[in-house]
Amino acid sequence: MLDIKFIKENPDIIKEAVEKKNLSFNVDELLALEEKRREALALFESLRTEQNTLSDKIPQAADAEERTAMIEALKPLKEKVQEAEENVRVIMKEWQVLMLQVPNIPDMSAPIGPDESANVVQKTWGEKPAFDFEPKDHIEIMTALGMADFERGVKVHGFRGYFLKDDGVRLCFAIWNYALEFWSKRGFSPVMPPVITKREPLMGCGFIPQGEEDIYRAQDGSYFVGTSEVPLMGMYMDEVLSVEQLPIKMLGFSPCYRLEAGSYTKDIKGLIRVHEFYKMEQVVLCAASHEESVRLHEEINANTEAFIESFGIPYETMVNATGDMGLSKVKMYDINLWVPKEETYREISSASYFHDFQTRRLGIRYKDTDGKLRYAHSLNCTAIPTPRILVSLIENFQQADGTIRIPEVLRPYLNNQEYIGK
RNA sequence: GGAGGUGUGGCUGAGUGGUUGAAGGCAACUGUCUUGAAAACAGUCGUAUGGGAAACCGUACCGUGAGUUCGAAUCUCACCACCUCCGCCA
Repeated sequence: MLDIKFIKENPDIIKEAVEKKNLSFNVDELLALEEKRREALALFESLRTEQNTLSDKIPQAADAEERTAMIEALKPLKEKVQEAEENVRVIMKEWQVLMLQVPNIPDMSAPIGPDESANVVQKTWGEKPAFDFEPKDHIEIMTALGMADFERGVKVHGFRGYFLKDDGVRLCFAIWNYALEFWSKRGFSPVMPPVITKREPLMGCGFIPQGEEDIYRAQDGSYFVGTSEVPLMGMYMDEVLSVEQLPIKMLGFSPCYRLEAGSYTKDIKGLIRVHEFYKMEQVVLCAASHEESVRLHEEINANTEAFIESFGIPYETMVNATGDMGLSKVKMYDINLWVPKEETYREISSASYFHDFQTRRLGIRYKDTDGKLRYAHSLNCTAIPTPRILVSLIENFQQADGTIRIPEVLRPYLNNQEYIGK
């Protein structure tokens, strides 16, 4: 959500953002409604003032008769006040619906384009493995090594189900333990949040109302969130932080649930696109400064790049086009890992900053050094998603004999084994 | 699951339906005093929004939402959260 004052003063900037993000939102409609809202509010307030003034005089009535007369005289006004109040309420509802659709302003440095085809490669790293044999995909390798069971996964869960087993599980734990240390050293405090949440945190982060169809929901109306970003941001909802606390750097670790509605024909096999997975996520709250947001955005993205580099997996970092970054983001990077069998890069991480778009919806403020209350800025970036990371890791490090070479940094977490499957 | 209770400002804690946006205390801030500090004393001290150059004025907010009333922190209903006891479970 943006500040209505900013929207009123800069309608052209919003219109430009709508266009850049390839959305259909009518800014003029909102501005007209805002005008209506202000008029309705002014009417209600003046009627209320009149009512309050007259009402306050009643206790000073000389006798019971005068008192009754005064009350009777106020009854028609009461109805007018109620009518005006109801009118404000109706307009406010409409107003809020529109306000939730106003996009955040993309940064100047974001490439302009309607969708992901306009994303720009910013960096490529690593050497793609040259195999002297026909490389297999992760499904074949993991199944052969007993690391995963996809057929039984589908039997139990249905479409996109999977079991991780034995070395598949051990490898995940090794990655988690390594990641926990890696990010702890970088000043992130690990958090395991509730992933079943109320509506508000999802609304605050911008997953609702847009994107509601992709979220699992329980009988009691609560939601199973798709990322720990949601509860971690919700953690400080409606709070006033002190400036000394900032920046708050958290490493969320949680299961993630995604309905993947509308992507039935995409990535139907393996661990790329699943309904439930685990993810470590960097979430940051910082002071309300663009420079600070930019600095931290580079930092959290560089963290994930460094983490991947320590494995030695080739990757590319993309700057996402304005049309591919959704309503709420100012700028977004994706990190894609090399998948040899497919001869393409697959997304593994996404780093975004939001300015105060999320914190305004969530009511996360802090008292600045000048004593003023300001909405904090928020950012997030995937640290490591499991089991998706296994796809690239296993396929890049597969050996001719069907075993997997373990990256050196992970070996201390796997009894110093060099290979899986030997 | 059953029974009862509570929810007021940064914290604590009053609040018979009528100048209560809310006493008192703590904390914080400013000043006096002091070489400096502490103590003492005096003053300031919620948020949002509309109007105004400003002083200031209006409106809303006492867990959330609706209702009763001329008027609601105070009464009614629903929801949310917390506490106590009983039962059940890990």
